[in-house]
Amino acid sequence: MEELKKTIRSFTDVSDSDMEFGLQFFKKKTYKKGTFLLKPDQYIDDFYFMKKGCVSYYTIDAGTTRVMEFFSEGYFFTDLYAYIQEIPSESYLEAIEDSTVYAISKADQLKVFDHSHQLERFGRLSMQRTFVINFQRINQLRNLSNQERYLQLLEKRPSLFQRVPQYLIASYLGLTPVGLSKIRKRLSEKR
Amino acid sequence: MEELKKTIRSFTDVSDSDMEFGLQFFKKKTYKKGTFLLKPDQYIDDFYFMKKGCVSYYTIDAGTTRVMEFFSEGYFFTDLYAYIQEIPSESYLEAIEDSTVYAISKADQLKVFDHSHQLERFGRLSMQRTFVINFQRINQLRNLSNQERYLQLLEKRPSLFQRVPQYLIASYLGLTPVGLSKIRKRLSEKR
DNA sequence: GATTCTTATTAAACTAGTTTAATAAATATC
DNA sequence: GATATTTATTAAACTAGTTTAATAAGAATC
Repeated sequence: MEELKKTIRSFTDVSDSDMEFGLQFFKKKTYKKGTFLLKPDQYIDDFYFMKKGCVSYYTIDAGTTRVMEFFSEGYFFTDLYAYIQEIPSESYLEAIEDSTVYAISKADQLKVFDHSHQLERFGRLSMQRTFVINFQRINQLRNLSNQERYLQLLEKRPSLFQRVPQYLIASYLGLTPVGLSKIRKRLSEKR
Repeated sequence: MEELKKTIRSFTDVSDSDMEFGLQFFKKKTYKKGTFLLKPDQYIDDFYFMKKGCVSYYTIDAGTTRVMEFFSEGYFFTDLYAYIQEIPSESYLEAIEDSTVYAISKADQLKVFDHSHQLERFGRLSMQRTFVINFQRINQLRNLSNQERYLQLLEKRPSLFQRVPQYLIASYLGLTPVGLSKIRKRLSEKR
């Protein structure tokens, strides 16, 4: 659990005893490619840390798959929207590669936050981090063209293009596969 | 400061003594219509609660105004992106009506969170609330047409349309004034 | 190695926006 | 109350995407 410990401490100082107290509640889980951590109408009780692999977070909306995020190594993740509000999920969390995660239940997480002010602060700061990422996402959606967002993804997460089929990347970018193909053609003709 | 107290307690229990400790740091400030709480390149040190009025949160990008949010009564707000990261702002916070806010400095807020675990929890939970709102925003941007987002705004915040000129609402929706006008025409012809 | 299945590209017709410019309507100012 | 200014609408030409359908390319299976 060294990666997990290190990632927590990248947010804020946590004493060894508080860290030990917190980590005891995380359970290692593995998912084969194509299996689901979560499906629509289920309640989500776990908060995850991705050790190895990749999970696609998506909805199916009138037959259309809409990928919201790909969670790969080092990501904290869950269906945060359903998790926070304690409502049934509308989404899928599907392992699109064989994946190993550490999971902590909501009740255990609350125990940890009650027990440790430092870890509650970690919770607040990791929410802040999520805020920053979502804020950038909103600005990209509002201010950039699809082509610009494609190029930015290519730059920021190049490994995704090795790991994930193009039609899922198109969905993540809010495009049809045809639309993404056109953009790629346009770009290849330019140079 | 009754509204502020009530709004904090809508998130989590806070004892009277912690609440009193926290509230002492909030200062009442007033801004005339057309004045600025923040301009680009400034650092933002305050976290605000809107008591009365309306503030527009926007950037100007190559001459184009892009409204990100309108903060009206009952909102907690700041340029959260710059505030969290302690980087110079790229945005304006402009009073588009005469406005009264309560402000707490970042140093004072940290004092409050250090002093009170309950108020730190309020901090975490209000970040969570912000997450939920931003998540919905992202999904609206990804999954709804401009027309649908216009109709949704009309339904959720009808008073904005009385208070704010249409070209700013167009900007908030990510449209040109011409585009919004077309949508309105299309809708009025339908019925 | 041929066949099947999945994924990616291309073409054609269409759509909801854009820009620019002109005009109309509403608001503020003298 | 006339004039100037700001805000909203309309028109025309354009653009970046959509959908549907056909085809091509790549990967998996027998």
